[in-house]
Amino acid sequence: MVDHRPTMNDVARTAGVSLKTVSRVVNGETTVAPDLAARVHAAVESLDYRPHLGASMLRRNDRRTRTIGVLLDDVSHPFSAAVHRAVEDQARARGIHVLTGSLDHDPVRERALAAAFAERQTDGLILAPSGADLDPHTMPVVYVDRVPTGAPGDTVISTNISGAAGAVRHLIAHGHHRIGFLGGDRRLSTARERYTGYQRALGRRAGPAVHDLHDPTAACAAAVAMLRGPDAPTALFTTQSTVTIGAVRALRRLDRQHAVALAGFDDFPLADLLDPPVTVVAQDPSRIGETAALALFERIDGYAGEPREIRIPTTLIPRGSGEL
Amino acid sequence: MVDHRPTMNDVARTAGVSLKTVSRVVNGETTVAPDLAARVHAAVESLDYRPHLGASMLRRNDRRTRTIGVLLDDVSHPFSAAVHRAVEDQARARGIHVLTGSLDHDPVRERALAAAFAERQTDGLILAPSGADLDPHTMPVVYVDRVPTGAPGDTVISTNISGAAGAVRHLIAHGHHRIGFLGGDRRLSTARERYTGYQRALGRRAGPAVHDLHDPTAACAAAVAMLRGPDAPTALFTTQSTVTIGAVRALRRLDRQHAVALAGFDDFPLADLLDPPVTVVAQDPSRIGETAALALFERIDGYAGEPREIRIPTTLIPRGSGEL
DNA sequence: GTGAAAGCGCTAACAC
DNA sequence: GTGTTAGCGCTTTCAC
Repeated sequence: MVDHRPTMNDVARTAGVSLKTVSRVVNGETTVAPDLAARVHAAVESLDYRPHLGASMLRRNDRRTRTIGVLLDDVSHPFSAAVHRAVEDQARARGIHVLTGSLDHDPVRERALAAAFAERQTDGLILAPSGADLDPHTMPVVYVDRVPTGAPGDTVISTNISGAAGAVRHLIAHGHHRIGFLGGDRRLSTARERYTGYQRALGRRAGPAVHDLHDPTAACAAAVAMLRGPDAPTALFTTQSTVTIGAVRALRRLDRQHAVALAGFDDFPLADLLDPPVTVVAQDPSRIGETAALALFERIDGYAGEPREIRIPTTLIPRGSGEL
Repeated sequence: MVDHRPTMNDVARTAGVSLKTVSRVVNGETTVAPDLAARVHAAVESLDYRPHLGASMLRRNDRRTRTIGVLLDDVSHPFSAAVHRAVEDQARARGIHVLTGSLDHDPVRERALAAAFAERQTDGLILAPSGADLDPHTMPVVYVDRVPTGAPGDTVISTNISGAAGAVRHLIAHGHHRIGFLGGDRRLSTARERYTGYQRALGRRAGPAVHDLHDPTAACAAAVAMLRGPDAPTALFTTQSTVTIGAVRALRRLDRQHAVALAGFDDFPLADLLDPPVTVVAQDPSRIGETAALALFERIDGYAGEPREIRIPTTLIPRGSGEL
């Protein structure tokens, strides 16, 4: 009997074999006599022995922790949460575990968490880059949702330009000429790319634009101001779900929800139950997470090709608000 | 120069001091002469040395990894995601990191992930128990959202009975006598407790009830059947947001959304933008996560009192659907 | 097939 | 103040 957490040594003593034999059995090596293996298994059982992954990885040749880090904007935001879940599912399929962190677009936190994960010897990192220049990373990294600045690497990201252009063309096809733009943080490549798509679809007829909106409240205020202004647009294009929801609230407040068309980038739960149901360009966060995880595992397994940029297609979902 | 990841030994050699001096500097001990400390810092800088947390924790007396595990139903579900985020915020404040996993109500996965986290020497675990009997855990555990069976421990959970009873009394106060019940998985304590609250408010006048609904589709079908049945209820009470959303869809499909009242347990995004806006009993997932994290840290720090059951209050939010 | 000895990167205990 | 030695729990190497 031992009073501390049992070690391999305790198991060896109980089973009456050498430490190394226990190691062989625990690691599933087949070169152990059946009777010895049985005694080891019995001892493991009776002592409730659990291997110490940290100690094993310290000595092991491959030095893998079978743990990856996932750093996203905010694990409670639907988009990040869906990416997280998809990564987790792919990781589970390979017996890999996931350390998480929310960055809230803070480059300082990004650096601190990436460093902390490195000290924990994670095998790799999936990262939604904050927008500031990145330190070079000491482990394989795959970026999601945004193009990183200053540190090239595999990047998995939506077809922002064509998706945004498609939504705006959809509004144009329904007779709109003056289409207002409500966008997010221009320091991030997503907001910039979606604005490019908007401009590309409209050419020189691009309407009023407000940028750098972060939350529904600010977006609502901006939309109200735009709709009350001179040359008010007859349709709105929004670049992220928080802004879209703010625009929905603005249209309600002005009671113009059936008069002004709306198309938003990024789908959100219950968009189809609103009145009118909201037309969106849906991203595929699950596929983004899954693809990023698979790319990361390839890198961890030694793939050393050039950085890849993988674009995940978006889908226009006409629901009503964009067809007014 | 070294070609592998630099170790303390490399730093010591570069700085011309002993290994132990480097250890002291890296760990912030103040008993080092300033000039030696400066040389060590310079060497750390130039080699880009990063301490190896696994090795340090192996030898250290306190044997803390400063990592906890968080096992929830589904990290992409809004409730779980909000709990996760709140736990993460409390953990960050203490320099602790978070390993996550989604259980999908699967006891097998719960056991496997808890065991894997134990091998990784997490300092503690926050767990939404799957409902099956739990193995005794080898580390401090705090349960969230549900009362565990077979393994007592600190539990942080909403005031399910009084919250549900309050919502049903609210419907009664608005003139409803026949109130239908649509509930979730009865193997879980949450669903049972909310049904108890429903019964308590109605006494022997309890109306038709359907249990074990898992998703909006099933809930929608059950609601349609109930509203088309004999003695159709004039109001519905639902016990979780997935079921509430199913009921909303059912009322829409029958075009009865302004005729049949609805109150749901658990708030959800955009509930206030639906028509009519949905009256709910809001839980406080952030506070649940925060409270659970603090309780876990107390346990990790050695608190050994009796298991505690901490109830987090719910709030009735009348928005329209419950006041018809 | 099995075991003894060495050592992964680091910290504890104790000397100087 | 600083360095030396031992050893955390495990896997490697290499002898038997």
